[in-house]
Amino acid sequence: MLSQKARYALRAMMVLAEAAPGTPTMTGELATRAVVPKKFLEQILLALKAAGLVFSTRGRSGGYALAAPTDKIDFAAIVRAIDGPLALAPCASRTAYRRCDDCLDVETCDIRRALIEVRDATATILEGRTLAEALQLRRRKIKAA
Amino acid sequence: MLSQKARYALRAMMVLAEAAPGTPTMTGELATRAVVPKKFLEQILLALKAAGLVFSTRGRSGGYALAAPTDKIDFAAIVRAIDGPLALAPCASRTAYRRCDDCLDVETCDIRRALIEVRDATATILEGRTLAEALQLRRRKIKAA
DNA sequence: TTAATCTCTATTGAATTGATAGAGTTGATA
DNA sequence: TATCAACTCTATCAATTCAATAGAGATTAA
Repeated sequence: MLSQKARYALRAMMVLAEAAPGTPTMTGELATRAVVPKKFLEQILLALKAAGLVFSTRGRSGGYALAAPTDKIDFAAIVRAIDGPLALAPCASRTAYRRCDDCLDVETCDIRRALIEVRDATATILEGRTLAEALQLRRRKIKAA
Repeated sequence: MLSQKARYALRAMMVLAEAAPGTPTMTGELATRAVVPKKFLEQILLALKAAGLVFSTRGRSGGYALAAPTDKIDFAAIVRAIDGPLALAPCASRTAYRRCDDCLDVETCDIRRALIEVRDATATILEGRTLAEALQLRRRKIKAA
């Protein structure tokens, strides 16, 4: 399961994606629009910033904005920034591979093989789903209704 | 990520899969062979039993054995028995659907759509990977070496 | 009857999660 | 240049989960 924090992050990024590129949205407004506790959102935004997904403008009339066009930011990057690797085990991660503490033999591990397949499938889906695409799908859905 | 408990469970089930069908393996031996703390393994086996994946024989010369042929037990069932739904959010689960506490609109949720794709891909892979198949792959690998 | 086994519940310590608090820094603007 | 609204950072908190251990009880083959 994703953490609550990661789901908040996804929602907040979707809200930022709706804003005009480059124009900052302040944390307070973002918290309201994404329905996230403000002080908690601050921490989330700091993490997203550390991951290079957003940038901030300090001082009065400051706020946060996406660090890249909406078609360059995908769900996978957001989830990784908050919850870490997508894989179901450290040994199945490609972005953060680590031998499991109690792994007996990495090469012949039957479980690992399956977990790698899962992580690849997950990554393909989440890396293919950008903010731009998600926005577009939503607009199409609203139009159809 | 899977819990340590789930990874222990997968290992233990693989060991049980190697045993002759119907003949019980006692917890102590299983703990040694799967390299899992014995008392912790007991809890895991109880959960697997509650899920109907193994059955137990009590008393002297008792133990645990698979409740079905190795080709009828897949990784998905084992993971679900220990860690719960495969999905990344309650609202993306098919076996245990539940609306997210703070979900705004289930129908138009852009995030949910992606998470459902992930859960379907994950389920397809893990439901397709049975104990029998995993054993067979391992034997092939050992032969090749 | 006994000893070996599973069964069940409780407890523990550490880590994580979700959230709040507050002092500090920055910078546009009046 | 003073001010105030914004971001920044670290600490703290309660609740929960995780990983593991402990021990008393029930069951059954020998």
